[in-house]
Amino acid sequence: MEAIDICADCGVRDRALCGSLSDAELATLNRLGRRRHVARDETIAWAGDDNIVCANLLSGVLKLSAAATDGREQTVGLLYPADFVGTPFAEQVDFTITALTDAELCVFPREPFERVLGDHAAMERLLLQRVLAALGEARGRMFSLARGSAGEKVAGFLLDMARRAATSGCRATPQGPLTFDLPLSRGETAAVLGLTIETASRQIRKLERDQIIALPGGRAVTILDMAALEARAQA
Amino acid sequence: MEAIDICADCGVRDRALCGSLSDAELATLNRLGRRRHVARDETIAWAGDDNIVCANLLSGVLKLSAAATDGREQTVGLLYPADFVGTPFAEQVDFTITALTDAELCVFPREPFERVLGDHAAMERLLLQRVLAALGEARGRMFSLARGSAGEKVAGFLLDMARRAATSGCRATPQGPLTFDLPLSRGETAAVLGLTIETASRQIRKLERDQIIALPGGRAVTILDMAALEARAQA
DNA sequence: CGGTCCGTTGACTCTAATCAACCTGGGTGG
DNA sequence: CCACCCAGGTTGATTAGAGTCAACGGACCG
Repeated sequence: MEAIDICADCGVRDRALCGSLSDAELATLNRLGRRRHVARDETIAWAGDDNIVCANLLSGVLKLSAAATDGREQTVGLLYPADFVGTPFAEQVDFTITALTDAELCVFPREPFERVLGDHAAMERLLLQRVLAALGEARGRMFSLARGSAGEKVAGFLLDMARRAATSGCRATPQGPLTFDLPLSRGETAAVLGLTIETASRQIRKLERDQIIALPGGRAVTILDMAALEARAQA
Repeated sequence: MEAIDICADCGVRDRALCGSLSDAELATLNRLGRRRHVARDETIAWAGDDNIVCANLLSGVLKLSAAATDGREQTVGLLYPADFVGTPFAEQVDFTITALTDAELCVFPREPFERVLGDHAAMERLLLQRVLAALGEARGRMFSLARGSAGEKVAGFLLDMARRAATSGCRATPQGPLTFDLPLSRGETAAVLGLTIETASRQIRKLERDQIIALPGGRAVTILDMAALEARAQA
């Protein structure tokens, strides 16, 4: 952890919540925040912990997960750069937050951050809009988890990841075959989709056999037939 | 639809968002709002519609649902009296809103309501807190939908409904056997839990056979063994 | 009295989970 | 340099649990 000298070097300054602040206002947050690096697989907060901090995610991918006592686990959300991390106003953390890749955070102590929120209506509104969007996304995923077949879940997941990759960091033209790296292992993918590793793997290989995607190696995925993939994703 | 003469006769005044407003401020909303009665099974808004209105729910139960083109449907949220209905700042309705019982709403045109929100930080904050709570609830349900067995889903659902009934309208002491009416049919229950009608029915009857609940008739449920029910709900 | 809706039950099917091997690539240590 | 090891991924065989299809019963309603 280190103090934030300056937000100027922040790669997500324009997309994160802080984008709503003037330079002067930013100074307030600046004094509050600390940069923190987290390693892959490191857990930032456990469900049930006291809710101490909020953060902006600067780089990397985080997951939110719920677990039962018997070991069953479900990923209930993924967080990407510029996303807001944490739950203001809650006394306890309700979902475990874990890094899926090395990640960098801009961390704020929760209660002081809540006070800053109160003083900056524009930022509070932006947060409200993001939480509303997250709620809509969570509800949409409820449909997929409850009613989707394994094939639909996997196809929809690859589409999501492709769309996200296309908006930054894609390796090819959006027109031709699109190649990108999944940030998740098979196991992590299965945890997101409510499947087992085996089922996730089988469905992915099936898409490959059907010439809808190619798997060039590592975690790379190439989408060969976007229309067919969309057809398999249905909802 | 009729103009709201006075909020004084509002049964949820203290629990709804408006609870954050002074009498004077309430007058602003008052001019904006209209009472609306909706009948059981009536749909207030369809997914994809222009997002015209928000509301407070005064009485009754609403559901939010997502549907696929092939007819599959999933209830992604339930709304109870004093809950806020709708999604500010969204251009389109993203989940169909339908009344599960006769219901009464206090309806506001969306954009004027958003302006009122901006002028009343306390109300905006209250909304933010509610949306955060709804997000947590949605994510928790994601776990249940994706990983829960039919038995766990049904047990958890009955516990939820019992808790809700206990906080108002229960028919017995919280100590002894607790009896309440489900506001939902088997089909609606199944739609919430991501099950079929038949599976929901079988699991409910199984709880009855196992002496954990009794079914006195109609939609009434009596919880005979709360501890056993909780054990079956697991997460 | 007939009809319809809701809930229940039974028989059967089918999808995805489970259990068990096995492969593969990358890293390590002899 | 090569043999080994190990995690992640894949594949196959089997099973369990919920879905599907079908029929039936009772309550309510006209």
